[in-house]
Amino acid sequence: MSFYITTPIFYVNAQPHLGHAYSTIVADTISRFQRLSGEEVRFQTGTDEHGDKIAQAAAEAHITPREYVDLISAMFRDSWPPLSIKPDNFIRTTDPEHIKTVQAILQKVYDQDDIYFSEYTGLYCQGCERFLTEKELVAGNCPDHLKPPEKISEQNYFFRMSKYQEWLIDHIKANPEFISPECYRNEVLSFLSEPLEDLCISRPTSRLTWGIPLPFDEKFVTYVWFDALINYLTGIGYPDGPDFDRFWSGAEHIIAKDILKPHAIYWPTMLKALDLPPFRKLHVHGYWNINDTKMSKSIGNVVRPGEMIEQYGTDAVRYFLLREMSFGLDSSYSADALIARQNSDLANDLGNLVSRSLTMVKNFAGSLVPAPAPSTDQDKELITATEEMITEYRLQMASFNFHRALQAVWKVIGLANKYIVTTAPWELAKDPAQSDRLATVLYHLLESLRLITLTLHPVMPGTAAKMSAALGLEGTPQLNQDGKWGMLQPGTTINLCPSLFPRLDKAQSASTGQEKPVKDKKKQAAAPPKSENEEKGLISFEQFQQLDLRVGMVVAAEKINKSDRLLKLTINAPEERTVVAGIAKSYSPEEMIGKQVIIVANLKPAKLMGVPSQGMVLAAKDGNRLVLSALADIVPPGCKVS
RNA sequence: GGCGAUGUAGCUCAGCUGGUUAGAGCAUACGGCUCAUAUCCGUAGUGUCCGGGGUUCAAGUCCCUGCAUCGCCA
Repeated sequence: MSFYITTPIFYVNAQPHLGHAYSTIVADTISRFQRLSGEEVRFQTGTDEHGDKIAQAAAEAHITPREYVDLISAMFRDSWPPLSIKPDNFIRTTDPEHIKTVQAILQKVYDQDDIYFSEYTGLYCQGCERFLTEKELVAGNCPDHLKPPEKISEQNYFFRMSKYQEWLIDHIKANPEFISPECYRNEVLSFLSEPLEDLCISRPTSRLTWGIPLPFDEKFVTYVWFDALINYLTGIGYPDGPDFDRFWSGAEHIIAKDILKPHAIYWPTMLKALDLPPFRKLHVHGYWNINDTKMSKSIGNVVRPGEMIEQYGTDAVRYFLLREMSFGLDSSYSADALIARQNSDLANDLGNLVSRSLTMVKNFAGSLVPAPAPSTDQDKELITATEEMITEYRLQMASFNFHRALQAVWKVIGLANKYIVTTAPWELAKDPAQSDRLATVLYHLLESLRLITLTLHPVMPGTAAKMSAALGLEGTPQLNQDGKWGMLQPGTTINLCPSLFPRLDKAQSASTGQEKPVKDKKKQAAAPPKSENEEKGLISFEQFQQLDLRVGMVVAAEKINKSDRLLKLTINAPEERTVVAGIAKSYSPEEMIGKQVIIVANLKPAKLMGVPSQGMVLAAKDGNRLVLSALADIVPPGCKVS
């Protein structure tokens, strides 16, 4: 059986954040788990790149929509490898193949009369990119954008979604696992208990040009869902790609709860209209709150995957996200919670277990897997528990209950630690008559460690690889073959491995969210109060205002001949200017392209190595390393920094 | 306003179709070990199971009602 897992394609109007990372980590974990279980897997993610908002954002940045989406799409693509996420395909809705297929599908559905032309009058909000109902208005204004919507009358194309409503209700009722967790299935059924309206699928080109043209009417482009959802098909070669049928029969989608309706209602009816079988399952997860507060740009508490990795490491982040959230429910991220997991689960329980076990094998068994004598009752308890762990793990992983799967693994990690204390190998080692018993104990310990390692591959690939290397395991692990007790070969050489996880200090490490300012305040408070010298080294606000600090986007970069330090950058701010920056030792020209940096725009022009420079790029200096100043979100080039 | 979910130890949660003294992890206190990342093991707790009614021999578990929080819909 094949397995095709997808994340949503992410809309390129914002940079990747924790929520995107979570969906994608789940998809990566499940794809690794399915591969570990011997399934053929295809894992796809990507970006959704059409629409008003994109066209506007590009205009504000004084670049073309194409340049804009290239830029943000690349940010998504580049976010995943550092998280050990390996998709098989990264699809973009601006890919020519995708566009071609979307048009073919539109034509087909139109030809069979499931798309019709009709007029619609309503209150349209530019900010929302949609029509609002009277009841949604607050004092005549859009509740989100606080502006009155325009009353417009528009002709558009509609998809006969209502035609497939009864079929969809029957399908959901007949397939309890079609939408999970159950609360979302109920939500969908509840919504379907009312008559469904047909779905508006177009926008006139007078209002929106950044979209896929309708093949049967060039005055319109397709709107959102008939473009975006179809990525799941185009990504595996619909209609006549050789692998399409095989993968489509195993299609499972992962989404966050905000896009439940399009995936649970629009998408199956679209597939029905195309005469394709529905996807197999839809897995819906909740939101990550930040320190118990909704994550939002306006609050300014958006967590970036890159920051998390930098502070805690890839595997700790993956473990935390999968262990902390019950799939489907909302959960809360905080530095304290992550550090608590890192210290107790990863460093104390797992890391220390690995460390003490390997050290004992080195000291008491010459770094070789010893040959065991028959198991005692005490040993058998460990064996049984470990076998139960594998069963439970498979069950829970397959049903997306990652936190429970990990609980099951940690139960055995706890038992192994206890086993060490009760068998006390260091005592056995003192008595030559006990050498058989010592060998048996160490074997049981290593064997349970091997099975623990096996389960960790999908969740913490790096850690599992280190543990495998330490245990002298080779080849591609397979749950079916390797998931049994007694596979570890006596005589195998064991290697010590460096500490898997450091212990973190809560007070010191917290630098996300609101905690950093607190730290800074403390520093300030601790500094001795300055008196008369206070004036020294301080500048007035007026002096500060003389600086023209701006956001610039790097559009081109190249090395300067004969200099190992200087890069010649072409920066859009928003006018194009050349800036020479001494960052070549820390940044390559390639990685500079597309970056947003803060520049001093009114610096007196100067020539460096013969190249005229108009301004300078701000960067932090850490020894020899330079780290560029960055912004927490994409803004139009030329924005003033103050 | 309609529908639905949730409310259990300081914190995060588990408790399936009602049945012995209500559980786990973290945090706290005390004791033990020394192979280990000052780690590990053991012991100890504390709970008007949201409030109020009811059904039952028996309810955290079922019913009614109130409160609080959340979600979807209007």
